[in-house]
Amino acid sequence: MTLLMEKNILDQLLKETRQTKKQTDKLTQIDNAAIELFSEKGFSNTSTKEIALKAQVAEGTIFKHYGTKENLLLNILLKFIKVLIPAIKKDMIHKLEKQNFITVETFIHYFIKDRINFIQDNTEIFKVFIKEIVYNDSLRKNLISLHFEDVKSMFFRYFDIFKEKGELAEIDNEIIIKLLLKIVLSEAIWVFALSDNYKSIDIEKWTMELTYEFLNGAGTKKVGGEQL
Amino acid sequence: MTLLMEKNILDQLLKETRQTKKQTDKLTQIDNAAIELFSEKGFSNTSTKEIALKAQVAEGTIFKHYGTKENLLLNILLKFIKVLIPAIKKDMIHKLEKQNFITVETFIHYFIKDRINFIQDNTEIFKVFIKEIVYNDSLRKNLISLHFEDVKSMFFRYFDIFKEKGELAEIDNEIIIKLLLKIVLSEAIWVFALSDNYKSIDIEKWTMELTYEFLNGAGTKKVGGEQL
DNA sequence: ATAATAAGTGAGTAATCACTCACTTTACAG
DNA sequence: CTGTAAAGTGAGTGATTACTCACTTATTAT
Repeated sequence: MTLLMEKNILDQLLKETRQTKKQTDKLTQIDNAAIELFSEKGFSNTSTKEIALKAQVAEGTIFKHYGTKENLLLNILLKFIKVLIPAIKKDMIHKLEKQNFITVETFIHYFIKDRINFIQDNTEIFKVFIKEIVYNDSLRKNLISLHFEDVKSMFFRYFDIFKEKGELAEIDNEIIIKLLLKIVLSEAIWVFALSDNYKSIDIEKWTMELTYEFLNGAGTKKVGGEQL
Repeated sequence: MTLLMEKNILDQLLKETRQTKKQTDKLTQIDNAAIELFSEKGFSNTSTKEIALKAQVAEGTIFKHYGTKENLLLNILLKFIKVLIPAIKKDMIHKLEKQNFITVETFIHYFIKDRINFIQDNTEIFKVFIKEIVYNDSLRKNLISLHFEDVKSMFFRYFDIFKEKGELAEIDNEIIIKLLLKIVLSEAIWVFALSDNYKSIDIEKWTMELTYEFLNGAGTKKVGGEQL
């Protein structure tokens, strides 16, 4: 129940899932049922019996495939990360190479909108991700900053460019990316993982608001980034 | 296991705890043990047997006092809220009446520093609060925005003043307070509830950074709040 | 068509869970 | 000192848990 996964095991699992392991009908049924139940009641409050019932599958089938309940959760979360990370990287490279004339505003606007759309398309699994990453300390330690490092360095390349162009304040890149994550992620978490009304949302307007917040804050007077 | 508390029950509990109900030694032992275990492993992954063991108390004693395990959690969280909310209110009134000449920067700086100190003094219970508020949907619905409404309106009074003085952008108050919460809370959650290294922190420096972020964002050029 | 492997089943199991209750100990008012 | 109520105890309980295993069914290679 406590900690059971280590970095190598995690990486191994990632590689395993990477190859197009044939996804049986029953397997996807299990996955979907688990995601739905985990997102509603959380991993700890969901029994394998419930999952089997909802998936219209024998309880044994779950264990035939995943061995343990914890492993089922891991597989679900890894599938999420496995899709998310490359998507971000690809977008970044694409933007970086094709549009050197891009402004901070366009860049941030694009990034925010893109990620919000992704989360909206994967609301349930995002919910599971957030809940369990907060709840399970060892899970968080193993998942966070495992595959995000190179994404971070890509952001830093952008930030440096924008700083040269005088569009970004001369603040430590670590602080800048943290600010971006704080503004976008916490909003996304609140709306998609903790509220119920994520249907009626004007994403374009929302993106503009968040972009503005990130670049300007709530104050009025501003000369440069000389304060820090 | 699912939902068991309603608004009235919650309010009732709050009133009960409000009066100085004599806190037996055993009771505080139970509370402390529960807070420690809940913050480590989460409510769902902690058994009453473990709590009793750590508190050096018979398991029956827990149920004599709290009736159910869920009620124990509620009492712990309510004690936290019960202290937090009045503290904020008092500070706000105090500042508002004594220093009308205050600037946004001073105000925000003061607020952030004050809340960070409070959270630092109550790290473990804050951790429980965050974990369970994210994990348990019905708990969140009942606790959030139950007693925060008047605090919010107090903030709005300040915001209006600062807008008049031209120190705050002409943005919707809802957006401003959300930005403040996003920047401060998500940072606090990350550092105090999800990381382990909250000991070696220069609070003054940290407060200044967060204040700057809130007021200026990460961009450079800025004329007014005309964008929104 | 057949053998071999994989997928799927569900009754069964030991462990653990939150909670109860008959009982003992403590606190304290008169 | 005595009687009464509250605080505290811990063995016991039925329900639920994740997981197993002997078995059947489906798939695939030859």
